[in-house]
Amino acid sequence: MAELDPLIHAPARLQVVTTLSAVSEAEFATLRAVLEVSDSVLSKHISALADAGYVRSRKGVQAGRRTTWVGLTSTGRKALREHVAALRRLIDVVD
Amino acid sequence: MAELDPLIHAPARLQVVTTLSAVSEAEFATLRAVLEVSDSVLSKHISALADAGYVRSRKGVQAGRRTTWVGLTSTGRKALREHVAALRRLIDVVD
DNA sequence: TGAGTACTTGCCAGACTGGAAAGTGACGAG
DNA sequence: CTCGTCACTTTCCAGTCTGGCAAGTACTCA
Repeated sequence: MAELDPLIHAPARLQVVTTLSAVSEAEFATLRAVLEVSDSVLSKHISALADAGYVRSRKGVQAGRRTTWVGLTSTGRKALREHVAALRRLIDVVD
Repeated sequence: MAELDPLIHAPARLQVVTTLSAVSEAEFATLRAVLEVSDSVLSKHISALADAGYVRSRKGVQAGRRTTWVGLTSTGRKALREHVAALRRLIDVVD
């Protein structure tokens, strides 16, 4: 079996990490809008990824609003690259 | 959210369909060896895919042994292509 | 201090997976 | 024709995962 990282493979989390891969950090609210999930669900995904050391979140204030920024750690980027590589090995035979 | 087909997205089934995409048919035993899962698990995945019309299985005899061949239907190939396209849209931002 | 915002956590129901073991049907042997 | 075996199928079941709602927490601003 390919070494697909189950933590990353779940659709919601795959979307989180690929979204984060393009930027240094994203706002919690932005991710929630991208994923179209409830606060609680996103929060739980983020904390699962944080527990694995794949993301790191940072809280601060922006324009008077409290905001949480989330970014991939280097461990997370590495895990994502490996996951994507495994995925590509699988899907590159298609077409 | 990307339109990832949940039936195809599960790792085991993704592997089944990508394996099948390269050939016209594969033997049950071959798939079981590729996936490294038990008979029952593979059987259940195949029937789930068959229920969706993604694969078709055919039984016959080869060299004295009964064998089940499994192949993607055109519906299955189409679903796989779409799934892979959605996946690529997600992962192509990586790297 | 109080209201409001922005998450976080607890609780829970439903879906999904996987393995073990029992069941089924089609040969092939005798 | 009958029996044993083989190759899956199905059933049963336990563990995990997801998602939503609702309650809780913490920090800001007025």
